[in-house]
Amino acid sequence: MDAALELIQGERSFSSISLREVAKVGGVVPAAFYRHFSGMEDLGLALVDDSFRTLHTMMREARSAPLPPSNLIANSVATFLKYSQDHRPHFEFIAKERYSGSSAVRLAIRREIRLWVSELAADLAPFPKLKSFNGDDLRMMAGLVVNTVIAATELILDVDTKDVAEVARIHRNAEKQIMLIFLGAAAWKSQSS
Amino acid sequence: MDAALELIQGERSFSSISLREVAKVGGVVPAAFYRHFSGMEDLGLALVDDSFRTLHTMMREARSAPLPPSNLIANSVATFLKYSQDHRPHFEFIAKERYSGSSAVRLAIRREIRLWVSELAADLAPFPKLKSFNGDDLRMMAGLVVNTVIAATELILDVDTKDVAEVARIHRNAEKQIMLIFLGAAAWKSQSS
DNA sequence: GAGTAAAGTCAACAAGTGTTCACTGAAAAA
DNA sequence: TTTTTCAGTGAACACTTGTTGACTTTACTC
Repeated sequence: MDAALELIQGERSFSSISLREVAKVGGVVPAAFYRHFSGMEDLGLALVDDSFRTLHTMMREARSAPLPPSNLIANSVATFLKYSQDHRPHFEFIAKERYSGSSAVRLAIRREIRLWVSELAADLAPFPKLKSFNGDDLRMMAGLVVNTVIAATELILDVDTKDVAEVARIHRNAEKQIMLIFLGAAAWKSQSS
Repeated sequence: MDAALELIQGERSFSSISLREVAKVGGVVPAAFYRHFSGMEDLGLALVDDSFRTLHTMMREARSAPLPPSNLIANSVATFLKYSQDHRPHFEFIAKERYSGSSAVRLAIRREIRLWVSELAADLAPFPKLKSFNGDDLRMMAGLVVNTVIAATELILDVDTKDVAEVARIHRNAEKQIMLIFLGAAAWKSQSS
């Protein structure tokens, strides 16, 4: 699995790497690959699991060490983007395979993202300003936030790590976008609460 | 180019199709491919151009036949999603290669999306409620809208065309998200106007 | 320490890969 | 009408691809 993630870094995408390449980087003969996975798709699904485990670990940590309510948005965005840079391979894999992988992998990712959205919606529900939201609308808003964060992540992953100025620009932009969303949420009225 | 788009439909992604496959579907011997493109990357860049030409055509049409101001958002979203379904191959190509293609293709797509964001920002500028926005913030907001629309498009492309209920769900969700964004925009204050 | 299960090796397979070369036929320009 | 350009052909090249079967080595259990 590490070998696959290593091959993904930079130019290549998972769908374009071969079983033999993975085996070679893993320091193993191609036939040995089959002792662990039934084929590349199987490996892909394992990587989806692994990557989202990383994400859920992050969210669990975030909940157990709550941020100060002041600048909560800015701090959350910063925490997330930092985390995605520290676990670059996993996030790069998700970003690349979200739309272009095999349908099995794609659907697995989509399912996990839906879960993530629900999780975030549940975290958001207690906020006073979001009292008037029904479940659907809460997920709608959470989906917007998740989309925004993912988009920013994907942009950052493509920037040279040394280019701190560009990273900061993307960072600030995402922060503003999420603030805009919360501003909109404060003015929102759900149809049926 | 049509052959490549055809091969992309469904499971495969551009990075995983071969020059020989494209040639075969195009009804031509592999060597003939080189009379038109220097290699697959060259073809990819040509497809980026072609796909965004489609998009700009849509936006030009939209401007020349303006929608009624009432339900403007709902109508715009509907127009866009309809268009993306009618020109499915182009939009599917962009969705798939946005994050997983070669860096040349990826950068070309990103450049075009930035252009699109600027274009939308310019279209948005005259709105009374957006008076207080400076250029950067206008692009920030336009970026949010574009992201949301793209995300919805990508979701729809993965749904069976027959499944109208699911398409409608995605559609309604995107509509709400964009309304939320505009609600937030109405309450936004730029730092320096 | 013997026996078993997991992980790895080697060799072979048919098929597919990008790219090149010298060549042919048709259309366009001179 | 001759010449030049353009698009397409067929064959060959050296490789890489996924997958298999029969063996060997390593690690763990009784």
